[in-house]
Amino acid sequence: MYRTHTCGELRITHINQKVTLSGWVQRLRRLGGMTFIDLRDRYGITQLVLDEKAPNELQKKVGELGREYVIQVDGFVLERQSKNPKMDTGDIEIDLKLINILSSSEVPPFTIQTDTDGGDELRMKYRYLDLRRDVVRDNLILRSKMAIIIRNYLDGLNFIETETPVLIKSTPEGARDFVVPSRMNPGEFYALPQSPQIFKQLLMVAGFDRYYQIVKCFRDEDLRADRQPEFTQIDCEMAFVEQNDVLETFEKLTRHLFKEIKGFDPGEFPRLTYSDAMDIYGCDKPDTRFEMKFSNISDIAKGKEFSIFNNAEYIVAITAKGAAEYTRKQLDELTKYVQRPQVGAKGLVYVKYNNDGSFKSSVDKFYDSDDLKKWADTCNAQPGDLMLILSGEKATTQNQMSALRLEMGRQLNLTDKSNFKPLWVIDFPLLEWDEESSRYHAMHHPFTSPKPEDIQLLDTDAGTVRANAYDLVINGIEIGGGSVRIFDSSLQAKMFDILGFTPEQAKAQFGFLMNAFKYGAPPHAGIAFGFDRLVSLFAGLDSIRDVIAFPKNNAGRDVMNESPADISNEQLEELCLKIVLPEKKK
RNA sequence: GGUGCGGUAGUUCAGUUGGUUAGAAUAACGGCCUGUCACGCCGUGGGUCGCGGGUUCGAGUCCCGUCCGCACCGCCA
Repeated sequence: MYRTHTCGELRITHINQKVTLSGWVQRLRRLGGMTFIDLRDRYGITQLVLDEKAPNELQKKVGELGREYVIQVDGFVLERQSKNPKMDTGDIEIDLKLINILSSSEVPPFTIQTDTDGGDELRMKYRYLDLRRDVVRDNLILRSKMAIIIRNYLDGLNFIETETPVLIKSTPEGARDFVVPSRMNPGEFYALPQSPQIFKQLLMVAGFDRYYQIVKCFRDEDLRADRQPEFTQIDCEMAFVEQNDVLETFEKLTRHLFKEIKGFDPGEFPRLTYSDAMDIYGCDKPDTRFEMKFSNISDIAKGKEFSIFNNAEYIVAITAKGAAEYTRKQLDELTKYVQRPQVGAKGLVYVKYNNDGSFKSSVDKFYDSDDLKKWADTCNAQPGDLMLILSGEKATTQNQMSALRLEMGRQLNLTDKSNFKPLWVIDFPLLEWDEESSRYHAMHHPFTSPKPEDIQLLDTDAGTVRANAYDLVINGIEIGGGSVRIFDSSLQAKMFDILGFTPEQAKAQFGFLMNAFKYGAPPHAGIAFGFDRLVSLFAGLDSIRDVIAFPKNNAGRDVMNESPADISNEQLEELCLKIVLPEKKK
């Protein structure tokens, strides 16, 4: 028997018991006559002790040990002479009687501690060592717990977890597909699903009524801290429901998770239309932990000699509470921030509303204090506040101001990670005009239902049609999104037409779904949560990599196993594939 | 495809205006130490300054190219 107890469970009540423990050597403290060993497993750390009266053979064995050796020990539980209140097992130690080295270890490339000395790159290359660290392990334990809570909750609501295929058909809409060549069908390819969208809709046609799946999805697009090429969704669909049923069901699930994991109820989630979100925050996934709402000052800021404002389509201000103390240097830094290519503003106008009621601005040449007081009133600015103003083309400026707002939120410490502000963003536009291909794209996906009152606009003014589509946003992170689906084959055909599909193309791509709708499709709607993002949010992390056991790096590579990699000529031949690299890559 | 930051000892980093033999901490190794728990003290070893080229009497430092990592923009229905 390798162990009678784990390294995390022995307490003062176990005194004088003979126990066997197994684990990794966390640390050795040799004090000359006596040696302390911290023995670690996933449950905790237990101190082993050996004094100079121990037999020579045992002393010799302990002398051989190094960090990360795997050992099995026998001994008696003793009450410590000097207890350590910082450790769960700090009242006891094991008086070593027998030690068995199960596995030796080379010196690890970084320390296996909460605060490791290893950098990200090294940790990823030796991910199996990184996963030994309590912080990383705890993230994955949290992930496992959340998955179980979600399964139990949805199971309790009669949802059926159904697996859908991973080898499917490539579709032209949306993200790039990962493709898989078919050996048995030379020259043909499967695609990996970007989401099980069509299959879950077919399950509704099949009468499953309530479906969910915690499922891997794949998108061949560039990575970010919150984007991996393979990621996990909590994918859900319900029949005979309206938008509000879906929102209520999954708001309850989310609140249940908060209660179970975080121990509090965030309350009812506000609902904000896409249009309002853009006007107030310039962003469809606003961080509502802090206000700093947009004020449109286009009307009151024009008409003076300042041509930049006069020529601007849109002039927008935010008010940073208590930031009138910002120094010239800080304001220059902010200007530099908005001028970075990633943000792309030409310049930044500031107005300090000083504590004595006076104003100091970068446009004092053009505006007197009466003008600036009007701005301050429109912006609800008080003495002591700082107004920051951007102008230009509307959509671009909203985007830039949204970036500046988030930066100010960070600078003023308004983005506390233990504060959670969820909201629903609803009434997204159905379509999005794409300049490049000069046609409409589906903003969500082609199966999304227009709002019934907007359907008449499809023929006349399709760009203004709103969809029954919704996102769950928490702290500025898009946690989930979904929509009410089209279940009428003629409306679906019309959508494909608007999206630029010929009837033949639509039939070739989605014929089986259109066919299915001919045999009695129920009204249905659904939602999908980004599980990795939800876990990293709950864990207070910025990157979803930290909640994925074996993540990919920035370039989509697994630096541990060095994938992707070449395949053999035999494999290529069998698949009837030939590699032709572009000139640059050779 | 683009922008920014970074790459120096096993690891995390410092390295001034271009100037003698590239440092610190930590880890490793050896010695001393009976109550440590980030043990302590003494000592030892450890470097292709990512790689290639250039400028210079002289390059870790300046220039060009390139590779790698991270963050972001584009992209992500």
